[in-house]
Amino acid sequence: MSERAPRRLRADARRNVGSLLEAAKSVFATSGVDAPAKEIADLAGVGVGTLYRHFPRRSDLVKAVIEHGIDACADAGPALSAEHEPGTALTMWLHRYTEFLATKRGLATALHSGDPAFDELPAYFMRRLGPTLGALLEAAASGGAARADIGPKDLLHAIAQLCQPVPGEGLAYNRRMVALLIDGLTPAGTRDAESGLSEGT
Amino acid sequence: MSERAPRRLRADARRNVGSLLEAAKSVFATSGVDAPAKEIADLAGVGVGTLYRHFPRRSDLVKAVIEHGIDACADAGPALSAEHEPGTALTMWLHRYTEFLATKRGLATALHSGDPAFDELPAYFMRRLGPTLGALLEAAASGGAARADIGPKDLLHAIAQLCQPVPGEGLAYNRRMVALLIDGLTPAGTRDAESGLSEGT
DNA sequence: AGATGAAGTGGAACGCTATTCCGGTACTAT
DNA sequence: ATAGTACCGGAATAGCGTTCCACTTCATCT
Repeated sequence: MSERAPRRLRADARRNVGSLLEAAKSVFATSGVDAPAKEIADLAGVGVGTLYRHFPRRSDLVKAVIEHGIDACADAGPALSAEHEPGTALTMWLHRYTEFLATKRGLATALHSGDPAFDELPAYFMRRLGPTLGALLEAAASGGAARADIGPKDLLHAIAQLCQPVPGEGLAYNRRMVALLIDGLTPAGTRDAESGLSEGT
Repeated sequence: MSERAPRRLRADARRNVGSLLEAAKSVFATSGVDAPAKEIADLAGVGVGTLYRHFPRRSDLVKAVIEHGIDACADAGPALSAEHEPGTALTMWLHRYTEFLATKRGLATALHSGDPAFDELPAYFMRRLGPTLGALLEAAASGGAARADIGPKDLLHAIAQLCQPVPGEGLAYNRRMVALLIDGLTPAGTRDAESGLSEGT
């Protein structure tokens, strides 16, 4: 149940884990989750042995990359609300979250593959992101910039569903659907450019 | 767009393709879509060379197995309505369809993997199954055994969504959700044992 | 600072699988 | 029956995943 005391890694090892994660994220995005292990190790500038030392099974790497993405998303919440007003912060964060889900199609597919290694991920997901979105939502709602009758869990789930790949349609389709949902979340008249259907990049 | 004239295969070749398809279906179900090619060839009683002759890429085999399953589902429609009354035929067919989707988790995952080889499948799916379910639905609705305000496409999609694996839950979960949907489809009082939540096998 | 042992590293080696290739086999048309 | 050819099987090749261990680097103790 509790966390093991993981006797902090040696400095170089920690650096390598970081490079590996970075490399894996990039390679997964380019060549898919089934990319050769060597490709990842090379990009990270380490030997394959090192990769397997830190991530014995491929699912360990995949899980780590996903968790890393989740953490980054969670951290973005407070950062955004510090620099923008509540309504804007909320919509910006939701788009950030969408980008995270939409970019990682291969990862999401792996996640749904039935491998028990990923069983705990959904819980981690909610535990980490729920409070973040909850705070954002509450701040926006109390300022009248968002409806108050929807909870963070439902919203997180709904967007995740909408980001599911639809055969025959591309990412743009998913982004449009999410944008629509977000528009529905914000009372008319409060909408700003951030929430629209226009695409950047 | 049109079918190639495939200069009908030699008799033994056709037999082999059949065995291969049968074997692949079984192996995919047991060991997943990434099962060794040799396992499939052995079970089919042919050499690997023969497998690759007929299905050069793995996606060709996967596609063939899925199409085969779709065809079987489509053919089951008329058969069921010939032997049962409309309402029963409808629910039996929907459960048959659910079983097809739920059993082929690996296949569905592959299908959503983004491989362009599968791009045409969704269309084939609808083209083949839409009319079948449409007929079933219409017959049941006109006899008062089903609501009349839902179309075959929506229903096909909805069930497909519900059959998507949910991490942390098993097949039973999906079957329950679908059963629920089917119950909702049939007016109270018309329900028969076929549509309930009880499981056979 | 220098020494010491534990932690961590890299890549060769091994086993397994995909995919190709072609001599041999068996079906079909004449 | 015979020739011609479509098709078959499985050995051979290529490449990837994973393991293993001699070597290197870091952290700690004196």
